[in-house]
Amino acid sequence: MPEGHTIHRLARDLKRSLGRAPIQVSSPQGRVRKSAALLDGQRLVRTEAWGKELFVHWEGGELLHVHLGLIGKFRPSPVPGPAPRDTIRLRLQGDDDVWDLTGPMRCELITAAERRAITARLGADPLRRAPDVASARTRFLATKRAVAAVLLDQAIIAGIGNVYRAELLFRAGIHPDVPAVELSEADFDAMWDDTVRLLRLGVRHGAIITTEPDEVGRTPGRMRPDDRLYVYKRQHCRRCGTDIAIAEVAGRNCYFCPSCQRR
DNA sequence: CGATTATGATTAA
DNA sequence: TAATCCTAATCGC
Repeated sequence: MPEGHTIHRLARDLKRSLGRAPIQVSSPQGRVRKSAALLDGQRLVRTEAWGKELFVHWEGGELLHVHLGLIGKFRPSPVPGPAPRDTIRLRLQGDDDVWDLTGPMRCELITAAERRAITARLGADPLRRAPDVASARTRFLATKRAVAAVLLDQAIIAGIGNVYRAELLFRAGIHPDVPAVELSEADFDAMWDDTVRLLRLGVRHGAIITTEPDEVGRTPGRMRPDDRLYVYKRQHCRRCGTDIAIAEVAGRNCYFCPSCQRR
């Protein structure tokens, strides 16, 4: 599930669910036992998402960094939650809800300096308050790398993943292999605006939805999964029916419509 | 029931 | 580029 929208939604939901009551923190798996013990009984002060990075601030000043990676999940359930399994790296238990973290790429306590180092490496986050769009635009348009590779570069735009990249390129009518340098500023600005819109929609629905309601004839919440995307992992283009093609860009499959997205 | 795959990213070669 | 990390659903035999 984890592209930028997932992490921003998670930050919001964790704060809302765990509030300001003392939290029971444990590591059923044992791998972060020490960190868990340090946080156990503390209140959660603030949660923050930056691209695909999640930061949880605790009242004692501790800072928890979580990156879900490809397979990580942070699942809520009502207290007392499921029986602890040894795949649960971290468990946060509040008054009402239990949140179980499994399979994260990172789960660690970090210092303020380490947090700064992480965020300093990230580009503009379309879901944050004041992203530096001008800087992202300049860097995006300066490289000869394929546009599909640049979209995944978290140092330029932070939060886009493999699904949004394919869908954004489709909506822009741009072939994945086009060098970013060949795009215009207007091309970039249109794609940026679209990214902001789609990621916000993703946060709202807790799912990636890139098709237009008028094109699908249903409200997003009632959409069948098959109606939510144009090209990603589809057999046929949702708009024109052409067989979907795959370009491997930046080591990952980029689905596209060879008819709607010409070179 | 083992193999494959996945909305990610770093490190080594 | 390839290998690596981590989990769980799905697929093929």
